[in-house]
Amino acid sequence: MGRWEPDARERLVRAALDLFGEQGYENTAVAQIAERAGLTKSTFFRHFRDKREVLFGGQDELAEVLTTGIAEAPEGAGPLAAVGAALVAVSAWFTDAQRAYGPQRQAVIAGNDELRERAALKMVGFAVAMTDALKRRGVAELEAAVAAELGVLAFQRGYDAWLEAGGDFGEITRRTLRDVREAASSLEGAE
Amino acid sequence: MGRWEPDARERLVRAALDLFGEQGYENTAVAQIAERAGLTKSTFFRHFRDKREVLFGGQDELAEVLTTGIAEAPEGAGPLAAVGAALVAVSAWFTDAQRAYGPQRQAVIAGNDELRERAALKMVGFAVAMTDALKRRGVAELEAAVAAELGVLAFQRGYDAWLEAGGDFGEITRRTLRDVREAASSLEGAE
DNA sequence: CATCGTGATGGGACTTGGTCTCATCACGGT
DNA sequence: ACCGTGATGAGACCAAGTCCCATCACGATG
Repeated sequence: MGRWEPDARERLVRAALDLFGEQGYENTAVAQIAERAGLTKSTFFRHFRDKREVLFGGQDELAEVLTTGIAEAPEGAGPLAAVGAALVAVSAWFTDAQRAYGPQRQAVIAGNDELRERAALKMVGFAVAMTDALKRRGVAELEAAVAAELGVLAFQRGYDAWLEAGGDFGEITRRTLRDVREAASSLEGAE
Repeated sequence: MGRWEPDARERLVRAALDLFGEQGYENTAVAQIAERAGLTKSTFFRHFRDKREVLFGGQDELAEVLTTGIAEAPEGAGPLAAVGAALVAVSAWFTDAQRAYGPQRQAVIAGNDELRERAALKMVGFAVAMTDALKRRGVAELEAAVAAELGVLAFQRGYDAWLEAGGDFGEITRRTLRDVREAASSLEGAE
């Protein structure tokens, strides 16, 4: 029973999200998540490296999409334009289904240190991925790092705005990236 | 015996650093660290929230120093100048003793995922602290976030350079912050 | 139709991080 | 000599995460 039913991974994610919402992240044991999904602890850890990762599934693929998005940006595009292209390329990943669970997910993450820590690591991962991709385009290292960091900032703000209001993720992040760029240039003047 | 000898916390840090270097972070149990320090597991967890934290001691105070450094920057100073002042204010923290253990510490952190995760969280903590401090100075939120992020970038690069070459931490980060700012402004032109 | 290989699962032993509680000891002050 | 305080020791306890092996469903093959 339960065995061989499809979408084990997805079932685990839903069970985890529900339980975290009901009792909080810390009061939920992995065995409990697995049980609600009709599986066992062993199987849980076969699908996710650790308990935290169940909330960050697919985020590693996302880094790859960012990488190829930058690599395939038009030749003449500057670093920030390439970052913008990557943010647009990633918008296919953010479906309505994603958006439905977004707020619940965000609330759980915000309420727990371990999870905020994992989120921070993911963002660093994005920044590193974009930095490397930019360097492979011939961008100097420091410029690449700065552009990537601003890109992550735009990504985060865009994601929040997208959760709030919906719409096209690419279009939204294009706006937030422009805002970030303007904020950066206003800093120069203030010196 | 062992009991009531001074500097328990420091002894734990040294024991941990040594053992991590000898056997790696993952192959070292907390009980073993405590034993080498002449203490017990209980005492270890009284001094550090978890096993990772033994490598990040005092980093929370550092965030506070950054905060006050920004708050006490000259009135007319722009956001980036305030960040620069904070980086200088923090240089008292980086003594030669700190620098002696720096490379060993960095190597251990680089070789383990959990530790890189914790390091990422600390950097986010710095960014948040500086962002908040800048907002309290009347800087708009987005400008504050961008300035803080650039400040963290400069901090990281400055720290690496300081470990490598030594010298005055404040002076070094002042240079890296200038480089970061120039890189940012060169991005504008490339659009 | 029987067999076999493969891949996903179940199950349980085991280590270790981390929490909690209570007893114990050193020190300073009275 | 007594007492209060604060840091430590000791051990029970829970859950995360690892490991190993048995088990089962499915598709391919003969």
